[in-house]
Amino acid sequence: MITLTEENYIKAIYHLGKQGSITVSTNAIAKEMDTKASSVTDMVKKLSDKNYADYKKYQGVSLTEEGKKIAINIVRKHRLWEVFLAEKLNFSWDEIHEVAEQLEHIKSEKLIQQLDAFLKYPTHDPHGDPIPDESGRIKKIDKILLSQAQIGARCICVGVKDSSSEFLKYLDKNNIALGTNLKIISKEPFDHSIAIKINAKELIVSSTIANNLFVKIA
Amino acid sequence: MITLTEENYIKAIYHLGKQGSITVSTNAIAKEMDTKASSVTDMVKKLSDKNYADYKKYQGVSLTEEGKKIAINIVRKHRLWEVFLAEKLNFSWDEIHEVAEQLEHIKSEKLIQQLDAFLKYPTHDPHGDPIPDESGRIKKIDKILLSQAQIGARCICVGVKDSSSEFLKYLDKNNIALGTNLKIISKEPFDHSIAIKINAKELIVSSTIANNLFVKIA
DNA sequence: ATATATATTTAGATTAATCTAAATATATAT
DNA sequence: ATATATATTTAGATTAATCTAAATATATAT
Repeated sequence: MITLTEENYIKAIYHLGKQGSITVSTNAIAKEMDTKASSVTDMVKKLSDKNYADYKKYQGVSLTEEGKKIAINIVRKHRLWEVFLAEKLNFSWDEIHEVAEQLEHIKSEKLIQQLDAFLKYPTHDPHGDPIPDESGRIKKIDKILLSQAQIGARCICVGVKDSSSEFLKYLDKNNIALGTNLKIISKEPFDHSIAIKINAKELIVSSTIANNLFVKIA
Repeated sequence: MITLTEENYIKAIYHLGKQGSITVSTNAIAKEMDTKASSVTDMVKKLSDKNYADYKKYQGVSLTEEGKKIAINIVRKHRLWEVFLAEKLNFSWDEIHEVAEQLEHIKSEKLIQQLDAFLKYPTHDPHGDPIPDESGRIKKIDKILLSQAQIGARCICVGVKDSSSEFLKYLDKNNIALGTNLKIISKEPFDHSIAIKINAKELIVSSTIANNLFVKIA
C-alpha cells in the first residue's frame, strides 16, 4: 500500500525532474512540498526501500519505472478531474487545481476509466497539459512560447506554463482562453513586450506574459 | 481543522446513534470502525475536547449540534457522489458505496454545490436514502418494510435497509430496483415468507429479504 | 447483597510523518 | 589546494492514530 504522502512526494519528484528521469535535490523537493530537508531525506529513503525511487546519499533522487508509473497515473487522474470540474461543474480554470489535488488520490480503477469515458477521452486538461492514457502514453503537442513566435505568425493558444490563479485571472480578463486565435503584430526589442491581435482587438503583453503562454502555429 | 479519522468517527456515531442524538457505546463504535475499544476512548475524548461530541466516561457518546452538522454534511456528500457514480458513471448499486466512502471527504463547498446542481438536486441516493439539502434538512419519506405491508397492497420499492453488496446483487438478479412496482399476493405464517408479483411474475421472498426492503404504499 | 462477567479506561509502546539542532558531505571562492 | 559556504544527513523529539495488557467501572446472576 502506498500512502497519500508517498504519492505526493512521487508526484513532486516527477514534476521537478522532468517526468522523474532527472535527479532532483533534497532541497528542491523540500521547497516544492513545503517541508524541511530532513523530512525529505527520511521519505526518500522510504521510497527507495519500496522501489519507487533511486536514491544515493547526497546525490539526489529520481523515479524508478514503477515510481514513474505511479506518478503518471496520478497526473492522469489529476487532469481528468480538472476536465470534469471545468466542463461539467463550471469551475473556472484558476479554481480547478486545488480540488483536483484532492481528487487525484481517490483509489478506484473503474472510477477513472468511467470518468475518462464520460468526458469522451479528453487528450488535454483545461490548462492545455496532456492527459496520459490508460497505458501511460502521453500525447505531445508541438507548442512554443508566445515569446518565440515570429512577427506576422497566426497562432492558437494551447496552454500555460505558469498556472497560478493570478496569471489565469489575467488571461480571463483579457479574453484569452485555450483555442483563442491570435496574430503577432510586432515585438518591442527594448522590453520584449509583444503586440498581438485577438478578436480584432489589439493588446500589448509584457515579456512575462509572453514567456508563460504556449501557442501552436496555425 | 478536522482530520479524516475524526470525520469517520463522527459519521459512525451519527449512524449508530440514529442521527447522533442517542448515546452510543465505545464497543459499538469499535466494532463499526474495526478498531479497538481503547482507540475509541482516545478519539472520543478528542472529539469531546473539540466540541463535536458529548462524552461522559463509561456512559457513552452522542454528537453535539456542531458534530451533527458535520455528520450531515458528510452524509450529504456521500449520497450525492453515489448518485453521480450510479447515474453518470454506470456504477451498479453495489459498487458505489466503497468509492463514495473516499469521495465524501473531499473538501470544497463549491464542488458539492455544483455537483448537486449538475445532478439536478436529487432528493434520494441510489439506495433510496434521503440526501440532506445545503442547510442540512432531510426529506423524510413514509416508507415501511416489505414485511409490514398488507396482503393485496400495491407498493413501490423505495429503499434498502441492508446495503451489503450480497443483498443488492440478489435484488438485481430478481429485477428489483428503486421504483419497481410490486403487489403482495400472500404471506406464509410459518416462516413469514411473502409471495409478491413483480412485472407480472410471481416471486417468493424470505422474511430476511422482506425485512430489508423498504416500500411505499402506492 | 455479593460474586462474577462484561465493558471501558489507563498506562505505556508503536508507526508514519514531521520537526530542530548538530554533524557531515559536497560545492565554491580565492 | 585550502577555507568557507551550502546542502544534506543523522540523532533525538513530537504529534496523530493506533495497539496490548493491566486496571477499574458497571452490569448481571444468584
